[in-house]
Amino acid sequence: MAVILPQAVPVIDASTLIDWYVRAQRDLPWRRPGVSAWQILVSEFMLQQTPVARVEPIWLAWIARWPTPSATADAGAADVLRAWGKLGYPRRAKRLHECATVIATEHGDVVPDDVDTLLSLPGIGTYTARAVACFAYGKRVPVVDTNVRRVVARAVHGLPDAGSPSTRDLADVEALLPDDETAPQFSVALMELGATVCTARSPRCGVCPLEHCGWRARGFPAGTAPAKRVQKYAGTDRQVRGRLLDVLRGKDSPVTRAELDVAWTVDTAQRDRALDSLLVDGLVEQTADGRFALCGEAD
DNA sequence: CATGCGTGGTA
DNA sequence: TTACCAAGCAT
Repeated sequence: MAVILPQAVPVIDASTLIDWYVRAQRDLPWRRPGVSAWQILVSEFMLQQTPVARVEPIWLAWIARWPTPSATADAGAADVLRAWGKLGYPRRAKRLHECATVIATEHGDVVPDDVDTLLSLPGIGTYTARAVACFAYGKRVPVVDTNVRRVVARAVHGLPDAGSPSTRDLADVEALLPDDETAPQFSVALMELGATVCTARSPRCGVCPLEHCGWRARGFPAGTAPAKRVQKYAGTDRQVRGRLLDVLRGKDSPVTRAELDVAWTVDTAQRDRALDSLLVDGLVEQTADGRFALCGEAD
């Protein structure tokens, strides 16, 4: 029995949430004053599917070394992949490098401030485009990540967890967004609430600042959703790719096929497939004499 | 729209 | 220990 009511009053009160955020926010380096739009963009790339604690040290070193898009673009792709280290999903590093190049060459070294232009850049999708427009430029646009979707699912819809991402998510958050210049702080607060209180595993409802929560009002019904299959890692092509790339990150000159082969001996067909996919992705390249290196090693 | 893509911390 | 999870994107 879905209850359809016009939402004259947002379920989540903006000033209540913002007051909580001012008090409870984590001191994250990319939120500090003086951080540029590019540096915020870099943090968003790194935070795509990677926990804050692992991003922090890499981000600090990264922006000290390459503070602007052009500085990043001028770096070699191989060094960028090395600096990315073991953050995971190294295609993000390649796309960040490409993104820096486009911004440096086509946008005068200035990060675009509108969602549509941001969306056209490599590695930037619906979340990151909005996060940059909002957090770097103060634009009043809904910012919807997995944390926000979970908080909205619970507080607004009374569900235990978010469903599949849909275009509906944007409208939900748009309806909650304050009309004034506090919108960006509302968005970062909503994300922070999902990241630190309204968490996926064991939400800390005892310290939640929200006055109304649909999920709580309904007595915290359990999820009936047949949870999405959890991703395997051990023994997958992803693990093999990681091993191969780890070998190459540790070398500053091309390595022989034999040196790569020892990184994965369990299944040689799988190893060959992984190496081929790295070549296809442009993360690894083959030299004229048949050896292998991180892409752009010679540049 | 489902799937592939890294890595390491925590329960 | 296994299983789950962490500010998504591209195809």
